[in-house]
Amino acid sequence: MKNKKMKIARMECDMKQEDLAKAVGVTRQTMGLIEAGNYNPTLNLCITICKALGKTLNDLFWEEI
Amino acid sequence: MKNKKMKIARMECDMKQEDLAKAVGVTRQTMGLIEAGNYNPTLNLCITICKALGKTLNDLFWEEI
DNA sequence: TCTTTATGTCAATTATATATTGCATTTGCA
DNA sequence: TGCAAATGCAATATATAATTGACATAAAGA
Repeated sequence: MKNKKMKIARMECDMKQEDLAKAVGVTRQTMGLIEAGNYNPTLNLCITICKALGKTLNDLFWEEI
Repeated sequence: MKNKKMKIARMECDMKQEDLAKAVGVTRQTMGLIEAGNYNPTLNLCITICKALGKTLNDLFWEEI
């Protein structure tokens, strides 16, 4: 499933995928894959993304049943 | 840094590392490494662990600055 | 003591997250 | 319309998460 929350949070920060990728130290493709879903990033990467966007893990990566 | 929260949550459920490992479909060693820290699990594994222990991502894996 | 149970830890291997390159496609703006 | 920025997407290469097996250690009970 797509990660809409992350895309919205990124756009609220006026960042392109490339900007966020640079900010967290990965490639643009990796960011694209995460937003597109069916991808499984590592915890450290998730945390770094959250901090770059001013969100928490639950905000961006937790889905209630 | 050690993940004390996870160890405490696991013991509250009266599970050994091996029980939790079986419940989430990984090996005992993997669980031990995550609790010991200096390890970087994938997001899906973190989510599966949270659900097995009745916690959220923020409960177990989020540290406030 | 001696066992048993739970955990720590190491080495080698396998599976997969991420990098890199390149090109296609979409979207917004002139 | 058109261009250009932003994103999608595929193939291959590399780094590292996760497996497997084996042995060490610490604690509790007989």
